[in-house]
Amino acid sequence: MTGRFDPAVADVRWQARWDEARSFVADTASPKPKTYVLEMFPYPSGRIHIGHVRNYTMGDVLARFRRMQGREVLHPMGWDAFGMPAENAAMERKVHPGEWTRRNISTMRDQLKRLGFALDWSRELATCEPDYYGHEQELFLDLYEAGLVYRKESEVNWDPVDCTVLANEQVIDGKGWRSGAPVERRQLAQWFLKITDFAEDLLQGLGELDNWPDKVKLMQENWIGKSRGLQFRFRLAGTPSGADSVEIFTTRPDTIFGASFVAIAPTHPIAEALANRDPALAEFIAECRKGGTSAAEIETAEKLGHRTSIEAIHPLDPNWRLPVYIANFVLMEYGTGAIFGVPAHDQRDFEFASKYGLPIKRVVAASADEAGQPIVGEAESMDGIAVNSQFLDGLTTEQATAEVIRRAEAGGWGAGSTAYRLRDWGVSRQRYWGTPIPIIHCKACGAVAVPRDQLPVVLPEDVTFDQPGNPLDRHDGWRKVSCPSCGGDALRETDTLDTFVDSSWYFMRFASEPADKPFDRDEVEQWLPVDQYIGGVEHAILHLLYARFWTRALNHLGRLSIAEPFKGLFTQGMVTHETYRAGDGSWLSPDEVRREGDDWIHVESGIPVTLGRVEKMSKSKRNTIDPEPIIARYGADAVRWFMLSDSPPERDLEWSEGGIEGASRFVQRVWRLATTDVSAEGVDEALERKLHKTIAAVTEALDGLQFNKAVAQSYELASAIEKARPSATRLNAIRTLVLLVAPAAPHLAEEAWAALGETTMIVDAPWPEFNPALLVEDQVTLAIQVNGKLRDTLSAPRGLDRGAAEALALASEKVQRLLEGNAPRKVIVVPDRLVNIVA
RNA sequence: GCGGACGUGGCGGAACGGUAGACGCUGAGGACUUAAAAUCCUCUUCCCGUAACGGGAGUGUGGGUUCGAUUCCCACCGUCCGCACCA
Repeated sequence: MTGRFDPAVADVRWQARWDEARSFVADTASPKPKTYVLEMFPYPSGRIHIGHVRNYTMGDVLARFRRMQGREVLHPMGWDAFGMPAENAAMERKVHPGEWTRRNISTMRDQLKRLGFALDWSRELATCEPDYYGHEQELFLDLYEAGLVYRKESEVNWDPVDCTVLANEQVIDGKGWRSGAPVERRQLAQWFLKITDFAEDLLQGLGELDNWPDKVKLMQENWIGKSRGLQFRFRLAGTPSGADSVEIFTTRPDTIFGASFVAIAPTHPIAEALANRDPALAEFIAECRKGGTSAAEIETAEKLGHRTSIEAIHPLDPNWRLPVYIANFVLMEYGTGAIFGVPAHDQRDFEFASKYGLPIKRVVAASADEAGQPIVGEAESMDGIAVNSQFLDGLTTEQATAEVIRRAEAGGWGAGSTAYRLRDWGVSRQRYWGTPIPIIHCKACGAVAVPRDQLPVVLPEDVTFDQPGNPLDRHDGWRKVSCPSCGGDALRETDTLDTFVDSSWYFMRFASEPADKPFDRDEVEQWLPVDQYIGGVEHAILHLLYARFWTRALNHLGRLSIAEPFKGLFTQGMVTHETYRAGDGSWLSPDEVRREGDDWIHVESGIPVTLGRVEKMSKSKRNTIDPEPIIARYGADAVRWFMLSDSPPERDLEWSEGGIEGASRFVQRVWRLATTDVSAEGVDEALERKLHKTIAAVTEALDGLQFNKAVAQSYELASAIEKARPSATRLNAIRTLVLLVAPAAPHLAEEAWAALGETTMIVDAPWPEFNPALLVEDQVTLAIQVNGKLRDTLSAPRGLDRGAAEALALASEKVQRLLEGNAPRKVIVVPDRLVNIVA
């Protein structure tokens, strides 16, 4: 057999064969050990992009590799199909979000199939279909009944022109993205999940996730943000009514004698109560509410405060009164929504005190003699020795902290406590294209859960997007229902669930998909936890934390025995590309430019183009590559192979024409080897060793997801085979090479396998074993160093003893020359590796 | 500001504390061919040298530990990422 490998024919042929054989359908009843390989499922945005190709190729190689190793593999695919872009498309193109989404799914499914991924399509799911989200509603009600769901007022971004709620990403420079109107903050009753109940568990659980990147664990740890401190009360004087004390949380109780004011969040109940009697304060609070809810906006605001008429009594000195301010930089969501300000040792407090002329008193110093040093320019926030602090003087920060907590607890005015930065998860979205929240609001009975026999609450399809706002709010046929509890008139909840809820349990549904319930516990536990989860690092916090929470919540309800959903996590790098700019600064796409020598020119005009830096592919920089024409030209295997080559998988991969050409060349090279070998007798011992070393190296590389190393090893073996003389060994090496590349280049491998005379498919072939005895050489190369510098290399039999190695090295002509007749001072011998002569 | 990662040829990148630059890309030269494509071979870190199976330098910078450091430690410089009025 001769000629080139033709992917156009082979890709289709083998994809059909795998389909017929149901090769990738996972069997839960299989006696084989099970492996669950999962890539983060895609949002059906329209077309597959190159980042998807890289992500799914990595998972696919692992899935095929494990399968060849004799494991029963679950490798499913589905669609994270709810979300805002579908509604945007609906408004812009007058197409229903469902139609737009389902069409995208169909396109993208075809594109994925074109790449020959070993996916179990029988388990495909889309979160926008009632047979998925209906079960999600059931799980939501489970959490609701367990007290893990509650409703409270919360702020949203409100577009006053479009009369609609905006997500943070829809707020640009403080203005609505569509209307351009300045965004306001509005209070709205919304549903929350009590993720904070699990803050400690989620934090502790990170410790068991050995196969997660440290980076991601650290990000989650910071996000949960545990800090230890003191929670205590300031008694208040001069309050008009009600509250006679305010709760404070501090991580620095040791600085309590440095307090010069108390500051309360504008949304704190005390602030609101005071505002009722103080119009100036009410105005100040209203001022604080302007602008969006995004972090960037809150961050840039100037620190402002409003002095109230009340005073706080220092807990350690009844005669000491502190002024109480309402301040915009204090957050109701963290701690208790109130702080005491220590200007000397906190930069924010320092700025605030400087602005309002409050005392700045040093209570921490590097040593006791520096108690009198003034604080100049900025706050000193480091630890040290307590000074000017009565009974704390001389104690370290740590000791002083413990002492204040001890006194607070003894005196009954406070206690050591823990605060978390993590907040409860707001899941209400004022949008149509999401999972309906299965709640009915009745004037008489309040919020009532939809009875389970009425699930799923199906999203109505007959809606229009010609007006702003959520179309569910004006769909009376759907919205108006009778109360399940009293039978009176009631309204459905028209908010839908955050799409992160959809992605918090899809991996369970993949493992088990009964029609009558979300999942079967035993089936799920056959597969979960996911052995290897692969996706972008952009999901390091939210998605992964929510999925971990959801799993723990179900565990808490007794619906699952596992606590962590993802045993192994891998975050892959992005695919990048060069950028190009025309003279006027506008971005040019790769197909608009051409290379001429070292320069780039605009194809159409011939004008030189500036080569920009290599960046993440993005529409705005116009440096994207559509995978489809590339696959059509080079075939699935070359594209897959390139996705694994060159860069380590956790780092960015630069897309280049040269890279895909190189991959394509290798595919043809393997094909040539498999189709042109002449059978011959005899053993080629050197090739045999090389072969077994390669099997060992590729196996280890794939186990560690080091695909680039597996690729390099495959190249080396191919070169060694090409150089070897015909022999039985060579024929076997070719056959093994085909097995080794099969996970990455499966179509080529099947075609080559058949060409080698095999009658079964390579997907069902076992992974090659290596003989450990062949990994060690009889002859080794000894590095000969003089004073740590390489001076010679000598071939020697393996296992040479130290004395013999030393003698060999000293006999070297070069060593003799460098020693100039002197005896070496010392000789270091590393057996079978090197001899270092210290002259 | 806090936290983290990274820094190696023209480029992407390899190197259990032990021969730095595997493998790929690019480039140069050659073979095959009427020619081209494809393929194959040789060379490709830098400097000195006609060349050597010569010498020297070299893994961001400066120190340290070690017989020996790309690898471990300290400081600095740079790049990237994450987080942040968090009390």
